[in-house]
Amino acid sequence: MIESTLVSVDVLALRFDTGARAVLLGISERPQEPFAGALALPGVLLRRGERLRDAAVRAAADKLGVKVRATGQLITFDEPSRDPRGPTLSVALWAAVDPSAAGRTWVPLDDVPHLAFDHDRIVADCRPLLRDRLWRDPAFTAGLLGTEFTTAQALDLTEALTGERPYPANLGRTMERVPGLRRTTQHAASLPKGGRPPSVWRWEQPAAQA
Amino acid sequence: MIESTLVSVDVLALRFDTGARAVLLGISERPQEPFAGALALPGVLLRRGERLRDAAVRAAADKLGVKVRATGQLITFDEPSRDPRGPTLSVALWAAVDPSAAGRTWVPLDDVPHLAFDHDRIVADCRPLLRDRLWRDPAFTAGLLGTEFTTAQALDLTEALTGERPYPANLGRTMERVPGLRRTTQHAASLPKGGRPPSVWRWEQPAAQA
DNA sequence: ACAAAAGTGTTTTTTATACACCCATGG
DNA sequence: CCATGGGTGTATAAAAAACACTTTTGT
Repeated sequence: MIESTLVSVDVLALRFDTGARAVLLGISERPQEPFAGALALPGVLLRRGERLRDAAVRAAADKLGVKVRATGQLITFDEPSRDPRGPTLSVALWAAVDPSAAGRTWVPLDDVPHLAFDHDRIVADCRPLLRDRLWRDPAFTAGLLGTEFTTAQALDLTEALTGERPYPANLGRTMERVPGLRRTTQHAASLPKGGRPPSVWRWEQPAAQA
Repeated sequence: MIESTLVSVDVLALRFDTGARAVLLGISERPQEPFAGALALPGVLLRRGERLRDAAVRAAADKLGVKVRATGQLITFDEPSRDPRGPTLSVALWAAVDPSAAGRTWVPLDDVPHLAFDHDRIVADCRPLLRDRLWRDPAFTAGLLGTEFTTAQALDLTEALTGERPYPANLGRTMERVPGLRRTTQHAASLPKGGRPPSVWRWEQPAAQA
């Protein structure tokens, strides 16, 4: 079976920074050739019998030192020349990671520096897919926001992913249509500048994977 | 690199039968173990350096004896036990094939018999994705309908994929919004029972791959 | 002339977006 | 009591679906 192509899993590790109101992408410096010292998406070679999700979790742990909350498939890249070591399939997965972990290098999703391999292309091709998953894919959305979040955070996340800040009223209606999501009677403490305290939303179950 | 997983490409080969007004799925009897004699999706092991599309074309040619018009990615299946020979990733692709070729076994997409491996699951999981591609993915739509087709065929194909027959008027407006698709001034000969002859539609360019 | 099927124009329904105004908090 | 921002209700716009009626063919 020496003639088969190798498979790598490359991860778009995402973290929602509530303070900066931005979605951050986790990247890491490559420790060895090829592209030693260059920045790249965290990726690992898929082990025999390993599931894609497990490989993504492993990549995030090894290369970023973070714990993954949820993952999902994006696209598979198959240009034979994408890895100088030889033909390697790359299955791109998104991974929502815990925002508490400090981790290594995090960059705004809309301002990613040049990356090794064909990772610039991977990020570019996957960017619109991530945007489409917000509010439509509960695992994705819950992974970024956590099990409990405020309307203010939802507004910020939506603006970060779509580029437009929705009207609070309309977003509230959108969220009420998301299966598994419930508005609670709680209210968060409001921001330093004052303003009405936003209500808290919560996911009912752990929200199944996509 | 002995510890890497193998990759197979499994193809949902689709053919639009204008006579039967149905979308047919190409399946083939497995010539050897495992599942010798059982029906399965045409699939091949991905060769080193081979592109997914090329592997899909090869699978369709080898197992079905048909020529492929267009292909596209669907999902990747990664259950380690899906192939009794050992862990094998399966990348599912759709392929639109020329309807003229007689080929081997063709079954209605909505009445697929039990298949080997996890191919029942692949068909079930991919079915809604195919439905979503109609009129949205020009390569997919053009692949099924050919470069020139009538409104009547468009109605039939839509009914076959979505389960509902649209109003001719509304489908016409939908088609006018599809990039690259133009209504010609030609009219096809009408059906035996009479009725107004439908107009002919044509794709401008060969319609790029998705 | 009649039945069948496509096409044109219009109405109705649904959904998404925008807005006006009220509410709750910090300064 | 004013600034700040979330929330409720409603208006407007855009998109989708449904319908009435005309056109073009075969019998």
